[in-house]
Amino acid sequence: MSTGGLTTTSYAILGLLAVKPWSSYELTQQMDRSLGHLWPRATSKLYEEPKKLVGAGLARSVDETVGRRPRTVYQITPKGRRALARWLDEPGSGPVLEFEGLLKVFFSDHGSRDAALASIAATAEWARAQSAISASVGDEYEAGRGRFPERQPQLDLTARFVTDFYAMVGEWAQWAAGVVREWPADPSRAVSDPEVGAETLRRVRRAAGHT
Amino acid sequence: MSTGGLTTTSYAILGLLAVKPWSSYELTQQMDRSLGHLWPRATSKLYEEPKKLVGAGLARSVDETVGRRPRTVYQITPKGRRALARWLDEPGSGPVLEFEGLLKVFFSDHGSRDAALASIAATAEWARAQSAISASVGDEYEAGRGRFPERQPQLDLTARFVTDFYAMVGEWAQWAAGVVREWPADPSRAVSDPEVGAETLRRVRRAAGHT
DNA sequence: TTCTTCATGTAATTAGTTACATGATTGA
DNA sequence: TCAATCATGTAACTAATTACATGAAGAA
Repeated sequence: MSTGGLTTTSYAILGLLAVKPWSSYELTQQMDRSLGHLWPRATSKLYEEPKKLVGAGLARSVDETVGRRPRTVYQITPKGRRALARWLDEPGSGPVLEFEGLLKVFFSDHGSRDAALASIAATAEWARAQSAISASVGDEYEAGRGRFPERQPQLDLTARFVTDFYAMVGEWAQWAAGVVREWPADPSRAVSDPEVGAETLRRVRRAAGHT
Repeated sequence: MSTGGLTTTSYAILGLLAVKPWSSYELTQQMDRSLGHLWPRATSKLYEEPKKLVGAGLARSVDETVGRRPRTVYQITPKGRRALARWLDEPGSGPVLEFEGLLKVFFSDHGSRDAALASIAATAEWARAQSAISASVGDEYEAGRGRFPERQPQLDLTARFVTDFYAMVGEWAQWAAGVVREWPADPSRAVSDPEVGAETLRRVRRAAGHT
């Protein structure tokens, strides 16, 4: 979804600038801490995108020096705040998921059971690691050392989403590992337990049952 | 993750060709039915990527006609099967999530409460719609009209992941809507309930608690 | 017969990543 | 003083999307 040359990534950066002014390097750190969990982007974008915002009049750049070293700090303009509010007024699009590890499970009948187990184990470890990162950020907030206490209501909502997501991934991986361990060495010879599909169908019907 | 000019998308197509030969158009339909839930790609990729596979000797193209109309069907080669098996032997990478709707909630203190509610409502509707699509595919399988019964064990695992994901998104949206409805019209004046953060922290600690 | 949808592609553009470069600061 | 890593960027490349084009089949 883009409007007038600005992409969602542009608005993600603009939103951060609405919180406070940042240098590009500080933005990369914020990416690691929070934004990257819902809108991951390469470091170089964080140097490139603020310039586009400046070009559009939505931000200003201020050259500073730290020690004898130059750096550029970006801050939002009033026009930028208006543009951000307009962007927020349109509902955002739904989650987009790309999951290579699951793709390998999906095609696991063309490989070995051990390969499938390895992919699932990697997923489990990924979920655990992400949860650990979230937990350490959460610990800081619990200890009152959170960066932006005035934004706590917004953080509450987003943190709950990402932690629930990581938990769900981890639980799936535990379950899937148990299933695949019972497969024969050649997964194309595996037999499906009808109860699995039945339970999945119950769950999805419940989720589709509206409101 | 790529190897020798082939991308994950290349292998995703190659995996489908390992199941049976397809034309590009048939691949687009399969994208809608299954693969697109975990590895979404634009239609044009499905016309472009098989040609790369042919160029690499991993697939062959067969020109057919339907009525008086030409079409190209792609099928995997033995070399393609070996390449697929090698790819499957490496664990895949973890899920990558991009979620613009959540981004707007994250920055909702710079907009209106109603805008935040609209974004959350759109997310709830998205989750319901995705679940409904999954349910209808599930119904077909339950009725024994599933396309590839021999791949049921693999479908069991992937279907469970995506349906649980949609359910989790829907439950989050329901919960978040309830929270935001209690906010004042200006979300920057909202007050955080400490219990929310505490509960999130409990959940994430449980998920991080290893194995 | 006309309109719509199905089906098959190609071309142009772009958003994003990977790789590279380099000076400053800090600690051993 | 040497190495590591912190910090700040640029350049080259590419994977992917969007937009376009077009003929065939089926419905009204």
